Amino acid sequence: MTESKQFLYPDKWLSKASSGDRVAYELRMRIISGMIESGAILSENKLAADFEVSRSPIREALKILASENLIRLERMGAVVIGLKEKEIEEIYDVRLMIESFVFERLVRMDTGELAIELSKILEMMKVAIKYQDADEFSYQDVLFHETIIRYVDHSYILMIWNNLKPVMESFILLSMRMRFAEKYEDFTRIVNNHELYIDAIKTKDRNLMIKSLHKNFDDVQGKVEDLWSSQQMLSKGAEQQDD
Amino acid sequence: MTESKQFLYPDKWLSKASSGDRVAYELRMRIISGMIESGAILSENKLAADFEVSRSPIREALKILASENLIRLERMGAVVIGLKEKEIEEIYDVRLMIESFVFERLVRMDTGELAIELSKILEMMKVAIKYQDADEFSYQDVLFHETIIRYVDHSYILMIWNNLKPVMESFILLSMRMRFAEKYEDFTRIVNNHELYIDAIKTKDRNLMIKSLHKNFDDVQGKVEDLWSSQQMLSKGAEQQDD
DNA sequence: ATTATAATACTTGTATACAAGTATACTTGA
DNA sequence: TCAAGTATACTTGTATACAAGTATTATAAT
Repeated sequence: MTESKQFLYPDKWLSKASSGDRVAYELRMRIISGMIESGAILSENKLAADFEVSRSPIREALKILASENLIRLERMGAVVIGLKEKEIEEIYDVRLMIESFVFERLVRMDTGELAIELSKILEMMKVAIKYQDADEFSYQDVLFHETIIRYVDHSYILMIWNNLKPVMESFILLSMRMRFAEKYEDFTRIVNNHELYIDAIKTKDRNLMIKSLHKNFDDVQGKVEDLWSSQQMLSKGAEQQDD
Repeated sequence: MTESKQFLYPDKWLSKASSGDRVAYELRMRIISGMIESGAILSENKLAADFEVSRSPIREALKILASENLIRLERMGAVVIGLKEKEIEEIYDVRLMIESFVFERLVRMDTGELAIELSKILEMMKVAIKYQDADEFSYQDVLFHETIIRYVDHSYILMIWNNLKPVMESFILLSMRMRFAEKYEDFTRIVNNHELYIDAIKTKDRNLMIKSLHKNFDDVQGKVEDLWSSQQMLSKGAEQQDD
């Protein structure tokens, strides 16, 4: 309990973030990791005391999390919804939906520059694997998909992505940290899959893209299980197991 | 100029809205209508003075509008993006995308109750037409599509809808007001099209649904033109035309 | 013991105050 | 007339204060 003030979200990613954003990032991680269990009720005043800030940034953070479907703002207190299996499947539904949409645009564009950019990011990912830097790997993984989405220059698709991204990012972060510790061999598969994606974009092969997306999704099934064990680790640490 | 304090958004829809929400609704209408031109810079202090509230609800409103892509929060001031042709097409891309997704779910569900509910809403729309109530018609029109989306119970699809809805609603409101005044005959076509949509859901006919969606989109092309004339009416009222 | 009423301790939403930083405008120097 | 530096008036982000409303708890009466 002496270490309970540690933050789950990487400090260095918050260099120029406002106090409200920091709280949102950290709360998001705690909710998705299961450290704050779904059903819990968050009070603005208590959070303000915990994070040692005023209610203004807390309110800001809660509004953000509500728009991401992680909490529900009610008359009295914010109810934690959290990420259960259903929600994770739904997020991947949406990812599949928007990335398919994006691909349809890509096949009508010159994707040369994009392929180069993606190759660069993939190299970064490989380096992150080599040095077992889970956070950096996650960052590049998210960036990979964001780069594809940004390339088609569609402000409302980007809007959806912006809403989804923080949850995705937190989820991937937690999942990757777990896998670096326990399932190191997974990463060759992930890299291969991203290479497949780049090939699909280069050759504008719709079927290959779909295949790659589905592989990515299958990969996620694993992520989900990892996250559950992560959640159990975090929340059941000091509890009884005999219910 | 004596009437400049009039609000564009229907009062009665704001019965239990907070001050911040009211400002967001009203600002949204002013931006979409073109009353506030794109490129304009909004200052929190000025807005607070204009709306006669403090900065707290203004900040809240600006955050909402930024998440809807109507403004861009920058270092100094919020820059109005607005709805130009590109944005409207993009919104309809997304609508097409999510309604297609929803339909794929619907074909695997019992849609009996939904069809009844939609028929009810359609009757309401007819009454609204009969009494030339543009606002009520718009409300039911938006409700029609929201009802379909809610029926599949997908929280992240609903999240996208929730982000899109206010902009859609404002856009439809403005467009319908214009058309009630000038293109009354349009409404039989709109009603027919919604009947087509209900049929598609009843018979689970994918092609019919697509057809109806596209008709709806064609309808919107008209709406766009209407909106432009509306914007010109509002913004060029006291200006010179010779630039 | 149970119900009704009253007091208290919460809750949210809004207003206001203040600090730190940035652009604008003005003054001063050449 | 133009450049450089300073002063002023803005900006945002955060803290704090306050009002109105709601749940909870305690007290009192039957």
